[in-house]
Amino acid sequence: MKAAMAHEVAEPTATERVYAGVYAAILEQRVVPGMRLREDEMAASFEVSRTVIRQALQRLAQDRLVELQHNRGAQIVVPTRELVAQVFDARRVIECEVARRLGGRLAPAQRSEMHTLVLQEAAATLAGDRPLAIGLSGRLHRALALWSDNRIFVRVMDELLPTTTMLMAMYTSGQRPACVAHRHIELLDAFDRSGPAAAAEMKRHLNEIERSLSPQAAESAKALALPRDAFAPYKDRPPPPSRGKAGMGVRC
Amino acid sequence: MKAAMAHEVAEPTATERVYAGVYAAILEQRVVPGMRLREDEMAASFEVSRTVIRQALQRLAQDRLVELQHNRGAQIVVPTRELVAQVFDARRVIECEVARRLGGRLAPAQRSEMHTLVLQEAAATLAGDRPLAIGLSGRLHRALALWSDNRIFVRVMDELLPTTTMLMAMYTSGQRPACVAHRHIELLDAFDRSGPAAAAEMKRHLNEIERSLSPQAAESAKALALPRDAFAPYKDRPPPPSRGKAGMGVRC
DNA sequence: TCGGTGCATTTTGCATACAAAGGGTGCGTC
DNA sequence: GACGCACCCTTTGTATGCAAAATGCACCGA
Repeated sequence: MKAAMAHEVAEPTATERVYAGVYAAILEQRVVPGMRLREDEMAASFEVSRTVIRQALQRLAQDRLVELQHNRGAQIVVPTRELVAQVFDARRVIECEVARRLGGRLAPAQRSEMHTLVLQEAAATLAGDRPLAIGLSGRLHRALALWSDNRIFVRVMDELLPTTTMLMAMYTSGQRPACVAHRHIELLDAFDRSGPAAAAEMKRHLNEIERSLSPQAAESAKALALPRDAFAPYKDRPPPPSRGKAGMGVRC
Repeated sequence: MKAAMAHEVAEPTATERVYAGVYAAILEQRVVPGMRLREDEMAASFEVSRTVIRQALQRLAQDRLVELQHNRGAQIVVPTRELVAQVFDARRVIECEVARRLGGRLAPAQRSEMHTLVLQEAAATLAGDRPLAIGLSGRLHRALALWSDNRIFVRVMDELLPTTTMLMAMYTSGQRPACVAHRHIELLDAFDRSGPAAAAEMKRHLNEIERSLSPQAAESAKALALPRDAFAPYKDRPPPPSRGKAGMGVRC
């Protein structure tokens, strides 16, 4: 009964720590697309057995953050503009439908939760915490899927959001901040109106995010080796270095 | 270079055999929704280690064919009308969009492959091989997603089809055959016309399948024990008993 | 210099083991 | 007869080991 509300706060399993570590490394650009992830190196870095590494890689591959090539190991997914196009295409199909169903029908509690998330995201953006802002943005879109009363949509979003998050982190390498928070406010407004209005605004919103990504920032190095310190924070440095996480001077 | 075309024909891994074995057991109704799957029992049945069983259960849970409850093991998913509704709702959203994009635009090769699949499915239905017919039907729908040129749609279909397959097997327990093959021919016609026509026909088609499922056949036993011979074919009986697979007198 | 061969590295699949956690059951008590 | 507690069973998370397969590379010969 202690797991009733704890959910995540308890002690994460080693597998989760590795997953989160790699995820964070991607978001914070400590690893590069195409970089190879060797099992024993990671096992050494995280100080766990290869069993754990393999499970984590499996989950990462499931979320399409790394790619598993048979007998050739894992490497960070190298995003293509094609991937961006397809992900956002699919998200438009799903999320516009969700918006159409939800627009003008939000329960007060839902509306206020949406509002809270938008505010938190805006705050995170102002504070310059890009990973947090991106994460909150994802939670908002996921919450909408949840309220659509079709768990399949939630599943699809759960699959698409990690990739989207990765794309946003990779394609806007420090230069362009995540200036989409205030657009979420417009989204909130549209959801107060009607289904079609919400759908239209959702489409515009997704288009905007997509446009903010792809153009430049072509594929990086193809098969880089893993820098010795990519996951080092988990081995020898107690306080992880804030390499590019905060302090990027993000201001919208 | 031998793996170029082999793909699946080689020697399947033990994990795959277990996955396929459970999948087949579900399709052939040798296991009942809600039935518990205990690791060591399965390990004994399949004559593999629990490692393999766990991996297979993981994959089955990923495909939502079994449900993993923490510290309480795995059990066959017990389908609800709610699940049916949500799966087909989502499929309508996705597949109607796919149809809209593809209608009137099929390449000749695609059209002919579609035609072949429809014919094969009809043949399987006439032959009374329900599992095969259901599988071919799934392949058709998957092919359409593939041709939509968005791999995300394929991923979603890959997630939804196992569940759909399970539902079709479970909810039509012997009484009602899969009389939807000829409807696929109508689908083929619609795809020759236009996007909207294909989308409309797809919607009608999915509605038809959905309607053919849910009503009766409520949830079965809640937590049945695993019959000692559920997976026995893989242990002591060389030819698996054709219990309900063929010979159901399926004729449309 | 080019092409082929063989070795070393790495991953993969599988087995086994074991401590910890949690649920379920049965027993004892009231 | 009902309630509560303790024990047992199962699962879970993790580590370790090992053989087989495949890759990639280096070396060698033409």
